[in-house]
Amino acid sequence: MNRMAAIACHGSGEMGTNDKPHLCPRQSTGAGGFDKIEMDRVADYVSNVGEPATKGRLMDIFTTMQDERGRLSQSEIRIADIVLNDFEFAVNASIIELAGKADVSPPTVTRFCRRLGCESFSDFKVQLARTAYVGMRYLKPEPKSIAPADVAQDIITKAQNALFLLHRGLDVAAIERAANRLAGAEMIYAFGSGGNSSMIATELQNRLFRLGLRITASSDHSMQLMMAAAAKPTDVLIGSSFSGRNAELVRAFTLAREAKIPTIALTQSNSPVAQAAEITLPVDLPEGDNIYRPTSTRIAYLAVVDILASLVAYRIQPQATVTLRRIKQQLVAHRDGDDRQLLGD
Amino acid sequence: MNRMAAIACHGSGEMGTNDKPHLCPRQSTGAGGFDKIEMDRVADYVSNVGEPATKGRLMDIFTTMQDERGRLSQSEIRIADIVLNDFEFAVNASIIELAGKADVSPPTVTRFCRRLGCESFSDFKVQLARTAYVGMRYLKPEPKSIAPADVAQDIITKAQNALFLLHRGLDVAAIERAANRLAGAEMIYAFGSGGNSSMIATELQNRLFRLGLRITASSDHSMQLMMAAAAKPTDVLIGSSFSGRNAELVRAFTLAREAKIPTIALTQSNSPVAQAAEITLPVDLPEGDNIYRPTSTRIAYLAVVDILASLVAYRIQPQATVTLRRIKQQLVAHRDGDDRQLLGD
DNA sequence: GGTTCATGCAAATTATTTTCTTGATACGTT
DNA sequence: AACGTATCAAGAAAATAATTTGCATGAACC
Repeated sequence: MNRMAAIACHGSGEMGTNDKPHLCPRQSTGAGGFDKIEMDRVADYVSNVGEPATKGRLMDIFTTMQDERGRLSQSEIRIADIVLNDFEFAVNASIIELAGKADVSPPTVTRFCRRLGCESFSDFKVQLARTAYVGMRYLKPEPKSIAPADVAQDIITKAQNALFLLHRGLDVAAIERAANRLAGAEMIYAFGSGGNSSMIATELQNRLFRLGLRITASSDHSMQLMMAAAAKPTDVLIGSSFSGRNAELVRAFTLAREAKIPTIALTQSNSPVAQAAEITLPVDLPEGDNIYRPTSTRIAYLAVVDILASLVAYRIQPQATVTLRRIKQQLVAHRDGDDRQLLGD
Repeated sequence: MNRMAAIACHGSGEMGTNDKPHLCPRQSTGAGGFDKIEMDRVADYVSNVGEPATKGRLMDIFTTMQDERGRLSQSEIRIADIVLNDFEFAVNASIIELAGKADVSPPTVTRFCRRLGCESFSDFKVQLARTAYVGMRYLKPEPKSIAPADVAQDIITKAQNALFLLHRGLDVAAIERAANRLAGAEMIYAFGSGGNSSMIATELQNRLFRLGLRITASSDHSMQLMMAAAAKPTDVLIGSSFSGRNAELVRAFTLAREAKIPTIALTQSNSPVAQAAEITLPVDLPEGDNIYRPTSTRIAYLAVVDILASLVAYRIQPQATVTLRRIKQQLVAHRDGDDRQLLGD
């Protein structure tokens, strides 16, 4: 049997998602005939066994289930609901137990799994278990109790979940473009205001100056405007706004774009800030996470900064990286300081 | 049925880990007879099926496998190695395929699974898949390639993994004590130097001042010493050091302790800083994570701060919390500002 | 030389999938 | 409107495959 994608819901790399329109809700435009075509696809899939399915898989089982819901039959909806509600049961149950609980026959369960894009029932369970670790928790806005262990678990889970969602919604191409811009900039201005975004701006500075880039961070609206006005087209302006509604940042972006200065935004997609910037690195997390736990959102933003900084590093020193790491390792091993400065990372 | 703990590896809540000493390596002191006892335990487990497994399980399958390695037979080690190395294969393979690859018979695989505390082979696979999402990546220090998608995945995975490991090593009792101290402090001094730890100090200030606590953060060694000298026994000193070897911070802690001022350290356990502080909140991540990716470590520290701040919040306003959240929600809904200030969180 | 233990074989059990069939629903035709 | 046809869901039963158990063997270690 072949190896499958890290992100749940497998599929063959060759086929691409287009071959399974009804399985990939974002692309499906209408209901089509299932059975025979389905079988062919399964056959296709099976014949593609050698192919690693590492790429192209964006959906996890849960999302697929929710998105497919409308297209499932009554029995299948019952199965989906049981799985969704009592995930722990589903992951440990046999097909017979699950079928029993859903009041359907085992074959119906098998068909259900297939419809969701899984090869078999056990494949389904694996996908489920895999996503489950992080995928399904955001349903509960509150921790189970305020006992320390529960609070800790709640926070950790939400943070992991934020990362999971970030990854899923990540616009890799945009990040790549942003990294290219940054790597080629003569000077970088990093803007962000308020505890959250200013931390991101600082972090950007922290990460990028170590790569030898010229960068300054500012959380002061007036300074931001002045800097935007003073910047040149060979510079880059990068700004962060969690809400996407930082009017001052929008102004700075607008000003910069009028002067043909590249602008990059870390923010919610379709927000004013996003629209004002040339390149947007979208970070879209469900509201709940934002409101109650600023940290999980912040962690997602930090991860974006990290990705960005790593890509810039690779762009600046494409070959030297491995050597650089060795040097760093030595450096770190012989230092006792608290701040482990990283040269090329 | 009910939902279960985030941390992988199931087990019944009732039993507690003590009933399976050989499955929880930290407690196992020597090799013992396996088979019969094992069977009893499995039986126990099975009879406890209705029980939620929310607590008591600290180990994930991978750690168990690594820790048990010494006590496995030749064939079993072969199986373990295959699983450890080619986890993707293992998670998708049938028992026959796995047995084939390890050159053993299927029954041996079943026995192997049981020894690891799983009920059956498929239970093992579920545990595997479950932990896999986060648990197994730190073996690869480098991303698969420097293609943006791989870099992103690598970073996200490492961040999730850092959170996973943090959670596993978390000293909940210590955090609780720290939260109590902070909640009752007349004044709090938050210390940390270098890009990483100073961010944590700032973050602590950010989170705690909103709860109405008096707090100041400093990254200046001289100031830290002076503040430590000026503090009173009703105050609290909290400091962060990623390496645990920030000598200045050790000095500040020592000074404070001589004056009977409570001290809290966020740092590596058993480090000089940890030893100098009264309460240590240990953050122990494998070296690899620290050296190459500062962010994943930072994210773990941020999570600790988050947990701490939440616990303090609950301590300060035990009943008012729910109401407070409602107010917040209103506030947030009607604000357009970027910095979503949280009152009671 | 006996005990313990790992391990494979084969049988038994169990789980899963396939095939076949039925019944329901929707659609088009007369 | 009534009928026939196509489509599809879904279960029963059969077939297949996977997993586990019981037992026997042989190696290693007292």
